[in-house]
Amino acid sequence: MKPALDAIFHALADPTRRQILTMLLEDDMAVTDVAEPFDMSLAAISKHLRVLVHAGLVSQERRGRVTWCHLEPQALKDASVWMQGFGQFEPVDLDAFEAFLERELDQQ
Amino acid sequence: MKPALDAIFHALADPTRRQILTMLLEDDMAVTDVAEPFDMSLAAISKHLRVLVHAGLVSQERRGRVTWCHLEPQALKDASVWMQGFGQFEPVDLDAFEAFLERELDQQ
DNA sequence: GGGACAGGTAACCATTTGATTCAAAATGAT
DNA sequence: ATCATTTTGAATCAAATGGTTACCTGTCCC
Repeated sequence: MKPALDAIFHALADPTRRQILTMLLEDDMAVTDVAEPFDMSLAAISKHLRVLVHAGLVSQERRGRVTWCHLEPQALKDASVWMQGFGQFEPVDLDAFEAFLERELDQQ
Repeated sequence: MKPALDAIFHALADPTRRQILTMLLEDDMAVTDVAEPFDMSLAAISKHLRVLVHAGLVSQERRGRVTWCHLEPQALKDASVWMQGFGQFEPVDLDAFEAFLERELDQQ
């Protein structure tokens, strides 16, 4: 079943979860590696990941002991379409996006 | 101060608040009129509006007894930029947006 | 088999959310 | 001046969030 906008926006409303998504933008990661940069227990990160999986933003695949986390950007499309209906924004401003990521990471 | 992504996404994570935004897309509205279609107390809607104002998505202007609510779509831009960085989605798909609004309104 | 590593689950706690009802404040109308 | 309208605020309550620690289950390696 397709995740609802509720779940997607709720998942995005937390800075820890947004940072996880940003990290997964580069490459797939094991849960332990996702948790490493955070000053937070592994169990807490595991819960955050469950929220992201529930929203369809991340998929997980277990290989051996390791659970690999994979970004699913397609889940953002519904939300993106919904938001863009409210304004005529420029398509994709990559410079602005990079500036955002830097600002977000600086806040850590 | 510019509202944070936290506040914006949190505001969008509730179907009542999203419906309010959709209503304001057509025209400015008084608080009482915003509350009318909902099976919920006026005080509850007032709180939802406060969340939207806090996120910068809605502005309010008091004229006489009536507080008018006005959509501020520009506040979605930051969030939109953030999201679009995760995928190369088509710029603005108005057909998809209308289909969304209909689906959302059908759920009421 | 025994031990280390990866990850999830359970129980718990503090805080926040989302709703309620009732009272209060400000404005407009008569 | 009184009374109705519009909106917010306060007190209250149940449920959800976000974190913790402790335990449990697999899996890999020796």
